[in-house]
Amino acid sequence: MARKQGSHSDITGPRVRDAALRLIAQHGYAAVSMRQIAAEVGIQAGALYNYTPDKQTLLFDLMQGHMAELLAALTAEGLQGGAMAQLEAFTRFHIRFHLPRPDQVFVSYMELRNLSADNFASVEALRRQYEDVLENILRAGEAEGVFAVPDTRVTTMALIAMLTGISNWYRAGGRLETDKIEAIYWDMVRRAVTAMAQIQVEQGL
Amino acid sequence: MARKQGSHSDITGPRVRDAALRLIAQHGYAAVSMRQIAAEVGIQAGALYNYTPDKQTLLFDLMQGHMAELLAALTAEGLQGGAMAQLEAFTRFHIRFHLPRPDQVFVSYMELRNLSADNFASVEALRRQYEDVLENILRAGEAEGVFAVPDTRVTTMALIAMLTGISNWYRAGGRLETDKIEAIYWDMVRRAVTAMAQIQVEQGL
DNA sequence: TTTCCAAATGAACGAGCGTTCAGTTAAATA
DNA sequence: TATTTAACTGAACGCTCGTTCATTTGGAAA
Repeated sequence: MARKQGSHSDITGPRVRDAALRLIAQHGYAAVSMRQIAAEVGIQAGALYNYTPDKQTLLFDLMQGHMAELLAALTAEGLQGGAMAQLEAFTRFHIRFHLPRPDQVFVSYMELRNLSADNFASVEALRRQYEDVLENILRAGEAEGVFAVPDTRVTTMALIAMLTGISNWYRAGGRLETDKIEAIYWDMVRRAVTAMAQIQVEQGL
Repeated sequence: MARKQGSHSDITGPRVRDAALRLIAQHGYAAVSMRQIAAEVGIQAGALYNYTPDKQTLLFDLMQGHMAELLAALTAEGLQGGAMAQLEAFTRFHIRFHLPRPDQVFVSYMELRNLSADNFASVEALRRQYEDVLENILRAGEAEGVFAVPDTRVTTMALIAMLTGISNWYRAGGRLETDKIEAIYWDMVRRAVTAMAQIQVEQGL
C-alpha cells in the first residue's frame, strides 16, 4: 500500500507542518519524534522526508514562517499618525495577531534553544526587526514629548514581554473577549509610557 | 574504581542538581540525558540513582525547590505598609530574587509541560500562591483608592510577565545594574496601576 | 490502455535512551 | 587493624530515536 486516495503533496505538506506545530507546542521539540508527527498525519515516518530534509529544518520553517507572517501582517497594518496612535495600533495588532495563534507563540518563544546556531541567528534577526518597530515608536514618542521612558530598549522588552505574556493565561472562549483584553492592555501600556504632562492634557487638567 | 577521594552524598547530591539545572536550562529537559548530567558531575549514569528515583523527579525537585525558595524569600521580605509600598517592595523583590537565578527562572517557566500531571499540579499551586500575593496587593490598593486597574487578575498576570521577562534580555555584567533595572521597572509598574488622582497628588497637583 | 513517476511503505541502520543491578572500592566504624 | 557499608562502576536490558532506501502503489499523462 502506498499513496492513498486523494493524497497529494499539496495536502500532506501543510498537514505535516500543522501536526508538527501542535505536537511541538504541546510536548516540546526534543520530546516529539518524527514517528509521532507521521502518525498524527497518518503516514509512515519515512514519508515525512518528502516534505522536510530533517527535523531541525521542520522546526526552523515553523518559527521562521511565524516571524515572517508576523512582520508581513505588521507591515500591512501600516502604522500611521503620531506616536501615541502608533503605539495603540501596535499594541492592539500584537494582541490580535498572537491570541489566535497560541501554538505558534509557544513554539516561537520556547524552542529558540533547539535551533541550530545559523537558524537561531535568522529567527533572532526577525524578532529583533519586530522589536525595533516598537522601539522606534517609543523614540518617536519621546521626541514628540508624549512619552517619558527612562530606557527605550528596556521599555521595549518590558512591553513585549507583558503583551506576549497574555498567551500564558488566555484561553479561547474564556472569561474575556479579545476586545476587552486589547482595551485592558492598551490602558496599561499607555499609562506605563505616557509623559505626565500628556496625562494631564488627556484628563483635561 | 568506585567512591573517589572526598566523595560523599552531601557533596555529590548538590552537584547533581546543579549540573541538571544548568544543562536543562541550556538544552531543555527532554534534550538532556542522564548520561550527560552524570558526565558533568564526573560519575557514571547509574550513580545518579543514588540521588533521585528517576529523571522526572529530578526535574520536579528543581522546580518545586525554586518555587519553595521564592515563596520563603517573599515571606521573609514581610511586605508592610500601604498597597503602594507593598507593590514597590514586591516589584523590587521579584527582580532582586530572579536576576541572579537565570537558570532556575528558565527551567521553572519552560519545563512545566514536561512535568507529570501530579507534579505539574504541585508546582502550579505554588506559582498560584505567588501570583495571589501580588493580586491581593492590587486589590488592597483598589480598596485604598491608590490603584485603578480594570481587571485585577489580568493586571497581575501582565505585571508578572513584564517582570519575569527581564530574564529574556538581562545578562550579568551588562549595561544596566540591578538597582537601575529595579528603578525602571518599578516606575513602569507604578504608572501602570496608579489611580490618576493619586498621580496628581504625587505630582503636587 | 499503457506508461510514468510522485508519494507512499516498511524494514533496516547505528546510536542513544532511562533504568537496573551485581560487583568493586574506600571511607567510616569498631 | 578488621569490618562494615555508602558510593560508585560498568555492563546490560528493552526501547526509541532520526534517517535512509529499495520497493510498491495508484493517479495523471500519453
